[in-house]
Amino acid sequence: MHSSTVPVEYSISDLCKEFDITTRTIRHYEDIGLLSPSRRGQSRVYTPSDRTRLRLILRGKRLGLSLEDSRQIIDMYEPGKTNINQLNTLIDAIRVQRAKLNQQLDDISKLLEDLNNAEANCVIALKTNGQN
Amino acid sequence: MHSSTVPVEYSISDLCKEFDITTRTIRHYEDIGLLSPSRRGQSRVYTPSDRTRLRLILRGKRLGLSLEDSRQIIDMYEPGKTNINQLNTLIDAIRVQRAKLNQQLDDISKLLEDLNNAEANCVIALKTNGQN
DNA sequence: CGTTAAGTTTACGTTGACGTAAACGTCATA
DNA sequence: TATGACGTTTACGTCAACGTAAACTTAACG
Repeated sequence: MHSSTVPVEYSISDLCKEFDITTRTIRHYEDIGLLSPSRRGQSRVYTPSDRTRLRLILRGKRLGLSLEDSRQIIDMYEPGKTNINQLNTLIDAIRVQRAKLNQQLDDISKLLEDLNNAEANCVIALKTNGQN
Repeated sequence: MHSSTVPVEYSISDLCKEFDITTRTIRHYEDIGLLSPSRRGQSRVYTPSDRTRLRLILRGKRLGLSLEDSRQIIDMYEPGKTNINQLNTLIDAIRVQRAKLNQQLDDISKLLEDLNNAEANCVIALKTNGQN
């Protein structure tokens, strides 16, 4: 039994520390509507769900997605109020994103291969060239 | 026997068409020293090696790398004139890049999983909600 | 009660990666 | 010879994604 508890809310600096970003970044995401925390007084209060959205945004960034791309993808997760017409275009969008990701997978595996070769060449050069 | 031949040089518009980019983009890469084509008269002439560098740059872009990141990685491939000291820092850099790529692999697989779920939900919503 | 820490808004600045427009050179072809 | 098609340089513009500074509030602490 561990006594650590999952927080039910976070301050802006909590999230900053956890994800190693600045308050400016988080507020910027709010400015463009990617986050909408509630307020206590005038201070922002973030729910675990807000935190999840932020995690998704940052994951998108690591993949080179724009914030608009991330917004699209995140919206895909909650098709609650979308009608049938929108559902079909949504499925299309999902497939487009999937194609991009598969391309990325391919690119990464090739790049990793290249890096392996590059490192091997370095090691060889080190051995033939002398001691450290 | 196919009679198609591998070109030994390319014009700027050859590369533009092949990779679906603008001349401005290619010249920009030259401005910042990522490409250094030779000249015939005042026109740029690109070798297959130049073309390969361009391919690597664009692959980096698809992965969300900055042009500076791509420059670093490309430089890793030709450690010809690097000394032992540089080789060690180069190996370190390679490992850093590899770590980032592995993170990306992880991110992508999770994102693909999410997209699968999202699509499944769409399909369900379509079935329960009526016909197209 | 002062001051420090953490929060806020407003607004201009910066950086990367090109876009876009102007003004010009050089061939080939009608 | 003129009219495209393709090439060039120079230089200002743009857009996303924040950085940075100023000026202010609020709560907690010594």
